[in-house]
Amino acid sequence: MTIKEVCERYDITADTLRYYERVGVIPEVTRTKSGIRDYREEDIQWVENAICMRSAGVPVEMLIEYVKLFQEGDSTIEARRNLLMEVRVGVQEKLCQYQETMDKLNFKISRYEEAMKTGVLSWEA
Amino acid sequence: MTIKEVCERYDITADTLRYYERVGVIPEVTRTKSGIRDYREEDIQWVENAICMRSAGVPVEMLIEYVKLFQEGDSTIEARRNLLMEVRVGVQEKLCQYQETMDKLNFKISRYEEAMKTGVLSWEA
DNA sequence: TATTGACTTGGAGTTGACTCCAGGGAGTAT
DNA sequence: ATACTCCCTGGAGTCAACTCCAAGTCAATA
Repeated sequence: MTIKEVCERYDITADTLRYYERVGVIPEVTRTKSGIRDYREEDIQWVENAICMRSAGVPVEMLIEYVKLFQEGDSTIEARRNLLMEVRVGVQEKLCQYQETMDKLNFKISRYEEAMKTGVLSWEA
Repeated sequence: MTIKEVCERYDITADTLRYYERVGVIPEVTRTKSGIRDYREEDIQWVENAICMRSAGVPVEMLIEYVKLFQEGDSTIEARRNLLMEVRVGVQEKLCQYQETMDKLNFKISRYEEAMKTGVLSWEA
C-alpha cells in the first residue's frame, strides 16, 4: 500500500505519516528496494493505533516510548502494560471532562431554546 | 477574590487567567480602584465556564466569539445558541473518539495481563 | 519608612504537533 | 525520451495556547 492510499484511507496527510515514522510514533515502515514506503498489514496496524491514540490526545512522547519498549522485546511486557495503564488514566480523566462539558452544553442550549420560545432570559454567562 | 485565590481554587496559573481576559475568553474582570483584579461571583462563573470548555478542547477562538456575542446583548441569543450547538457537535465527536480509545486501551491492557499470567504472547502492536 | 510580596502591563519566548518546502529520484503513459 | 505524477529527505516554518519576563505599582508589615 502506498503512502497515498494510506492517507486517503485514514484521512491523514503524507507529511504527518512521515513525521510519525521519523520521530518514532510508529516503527520504520517497510520499503520497496528503491526506498519507497510500502505499508504492509503490520505497518497499517501501527498507523491505525497511532491515529486512534492521538485522537484521544495521547501525547506523541508516550507513543514513542511505547514503540521503543515494543522494539526491545518481551522483557518490556510489564513496562508496556504500565505505560498503557498510565495512558488510560489520562484518557479516562479527559473522558470525564468531556462528558461534563457535554452536560453543561446541553443545559445551556436548552436554556437558550427556552429563552427563544418564551422570550424570557433570566440568566447570564 | 484575588487572582491568586482564583488560581488556587481552579489550579490554573495567573498568567493563563490574565491571558484569557486579554484575548477575550472571559469578559474584563472587576477591578479595585487601584486597578487590581477582584474576581466577583460573575467573573468566577466566566472563569469556570472557560476552564470547563477548554478542558474539552473547545478552541479559544470559539469562546471569544461567544463572549463577544454575549456582550452584544439579547439580539444575539440565537447566534449564541447556534454557536453552542456547533461546539457541541465537536465535543460529541471527540467524546466518541475518547470512548473508542478507552475501549482499545482496555483490550490491550487485558491482553498484556493475560500474557503476564500465562507467559504467552501471540500478538503484535 | 523601608522592605517584602503580590499585583500590574506589554511583549517576547516556548511547546507540542504538525505542515510546508526545496531539491532530487522513480515509475508509468504518450 | 519527455512529461507527468508520485515518492524521497532534511530542515525550516506555522499555529494554538499558553508561559515567562522586565519594569514598575500597591498594600501590609517590621
